[in-house]
Amino acid sequence: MEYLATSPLLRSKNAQLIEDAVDLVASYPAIPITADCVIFGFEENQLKVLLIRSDLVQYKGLWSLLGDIVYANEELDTAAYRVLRQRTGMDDVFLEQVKTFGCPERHPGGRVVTVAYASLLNIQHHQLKILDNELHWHNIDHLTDMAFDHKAIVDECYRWLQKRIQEHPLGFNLLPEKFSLRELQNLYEAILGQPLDRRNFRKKFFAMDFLVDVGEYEHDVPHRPGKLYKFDFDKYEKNKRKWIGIDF
Amino acid sequence: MEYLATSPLLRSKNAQLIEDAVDLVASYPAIPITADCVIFGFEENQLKVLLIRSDLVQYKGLWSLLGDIVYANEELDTAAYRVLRQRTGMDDVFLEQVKTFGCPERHPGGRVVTVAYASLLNIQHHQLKILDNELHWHNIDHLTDMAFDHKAIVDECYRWLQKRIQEHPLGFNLLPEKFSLRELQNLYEAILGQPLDRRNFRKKFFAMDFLVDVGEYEHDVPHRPGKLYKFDFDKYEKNKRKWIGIDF
DNA sequence: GCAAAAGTGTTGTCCTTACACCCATGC
DNA sequence: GCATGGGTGTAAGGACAACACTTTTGC
Repeated sequence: MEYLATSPLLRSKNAQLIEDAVDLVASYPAIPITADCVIFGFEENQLKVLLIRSDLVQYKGLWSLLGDIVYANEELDTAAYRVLRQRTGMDDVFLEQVKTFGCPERHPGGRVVTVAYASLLNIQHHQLKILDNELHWHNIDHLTDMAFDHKAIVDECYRWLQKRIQEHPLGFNLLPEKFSLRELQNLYEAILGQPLDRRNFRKKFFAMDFLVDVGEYEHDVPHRPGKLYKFDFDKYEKNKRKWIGIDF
Repeated sequence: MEYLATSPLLRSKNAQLIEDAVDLVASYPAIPITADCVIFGFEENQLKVLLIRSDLVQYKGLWSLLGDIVYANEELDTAAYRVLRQRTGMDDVFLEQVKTFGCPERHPGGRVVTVAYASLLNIQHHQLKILDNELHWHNIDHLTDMAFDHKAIVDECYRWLQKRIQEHPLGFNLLPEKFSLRELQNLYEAILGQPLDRRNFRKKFFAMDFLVDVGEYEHDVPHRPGKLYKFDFDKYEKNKRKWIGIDF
């Protein structure tokens, strides 16, 4: 991490130690950093991502991710949570750093490096907070051209999500507190982009043993109503390690 | 990613579009960014990581990762490859972004955000280039206190490596061109930190079918010499998808 | 001939897959 | 009563884990 005034290869163990780290850091080229959130949601059996209209003339009409600059003394994670909170009103949501994008040409206004975070949130629980009508859920399969390199960022985060959901059952964050197994399966199918066998899916999740039967049933469905379940976080935490590698 | 002069919640679709993106970016707080490389190597049946003495007085005597500032118009990946090349003379080596570390207090000279990359390289092939005697291979299990937050970075990259090597057999990058199955198994055991069954290990790798028998044997070993193999990259590339999730 | 590691197969278990029928409800 | 999806079990195949003996070499 240390900046080397001369080529690193020319340094030796006799090189002078740097006394003033502050001067050193002040001499570094500095680059604006942003945090972008790829917020996944699930609605009408479709995986969606939350986007806003770009406010740059260059990208007029195009959609972009929710993001903001990282403040001078702000943790990266904190900046990402702040973006999430400002946009959705939520701060108790799962959020994970996925990748940093640093192409010098990715922003038309000059170099800006962005740290991409992915997040899953329940559309039903949060839709009331989203009043700004420039903010919309977009089907992940129908993303048109986006501002900046945001399409590439979404793609990367989508691949991350597909992998992640097979290692940890975090899909629950996208569902209402009580959900039917059909909803859960729809979610997995939407994320993985492939149909799954219903019986095997149910077997697998029951075997994981963190679904709690809440003793209620679906309402207003034009067929036999399914049982509703909720997620037992305690059981999940206890057995976590065992599911590294859930295949469908 | 767009910077919002006012709170995002107050923006509406009638908000003015930003005409001058350059002005906008110029108004952002800027932060120095470095690229740090966690370079893993394998020698004497031990997983090692390449470190250098810190050149900061504050960290006198402590070891730190190989890193350098990211230049104003340099790709992050390019900076990481440059660090690797400057330190080891290699530029044909596997390198992957792992995570970005942005704690405001991680550098004593002021805020510096670092993008951590992990890399695997063959100690035998590259040892000649390492002339600087402040550069040393350290056993991953015996890392003492390190400069900055570099211990945390190494830990994160180590976890990444353990996971990665079970998905893709990139351990070959750490071995000589021709290697015995025992060497390969030693490598996997060193990385995963656990013993593996020899017969099952061999079965698994033969089943993957990218080991080519080069028709040679080990020399100068005080026991029956093992066959030497090399890695068939073409076969690997063709069958890649099948090994997402190699368990030991 | 002894020490040390190479090399090799089988078996039981578990997990995954594929697959078909009855059930409860709304209309 | 019919359409719709809910709910269930089994059998076959494949992957994994456990495990012991013979072979080859250096000394």
